[in-house]
Amino acid sequence: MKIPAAHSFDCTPKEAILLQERLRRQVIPHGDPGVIHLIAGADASYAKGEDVIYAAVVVLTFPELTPVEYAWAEAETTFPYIPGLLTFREGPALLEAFRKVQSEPEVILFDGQGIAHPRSLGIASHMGVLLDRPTVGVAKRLLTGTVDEPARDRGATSPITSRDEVIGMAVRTKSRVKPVYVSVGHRIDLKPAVRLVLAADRGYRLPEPTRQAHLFSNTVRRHGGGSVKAVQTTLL
DNA sequence: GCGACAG
DNA sequence: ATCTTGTCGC
Repeated sequence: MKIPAAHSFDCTPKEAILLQERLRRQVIPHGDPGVIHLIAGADASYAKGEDVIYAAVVVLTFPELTPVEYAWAEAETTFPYIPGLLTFREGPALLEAFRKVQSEPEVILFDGQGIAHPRSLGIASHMGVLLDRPTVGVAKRLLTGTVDEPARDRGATSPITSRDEVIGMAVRTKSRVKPVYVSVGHRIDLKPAVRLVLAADRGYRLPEPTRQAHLFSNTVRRHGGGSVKAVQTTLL
């Protein structure tokens, strides 16, 4: 993937918030990716006390959801985890991983919020603007907004609202299991975003793209990059 | 001032 | 997010 040059992430929390309020204007919360052939999932992991972030991107065919590419990168960070500023901790590593992706996925799913964020710039939206591609946020917990419990069956949804506006959708990807919180990242409408998350799910709570990215980032972190070739051979 | 608070 | 074994429930 050809990644446009990004702004600096070397800043203080206060500066980060100012940057978010400036970048939020570049988010395009509408669109439809059209026919999708490749879909990607991105996630990051790290060891408890350390400041090394392991980012992973897994590209899978759609709608088969067969993994066809694994990319990863590790990057040092000094930015702490602060609710609302997640991108400043995981973003740099994720961008490095994306630069290594050879294929061209038409849409990317992130582990976290899109516009369902205090400043409408969750990690999916922020990365979407920097990558200039359609993105969707799939979070396991709510950061902001209110929502009612969706019905218990798979496919049930319930709108996430904030300030009397719908900012996302709670989606039950698996019957009787906690829902995931979907919100628009960039260049996509909520409707197709929700449709995509359900179509990319294979019986687990998390859709395959982010689920695979999560598993892969942990594999790289624990077994090291030296064993990745063997891992990829096994997975592919 | 108090509580909430993605990963 | 991560630290960790077994264990209760569908």
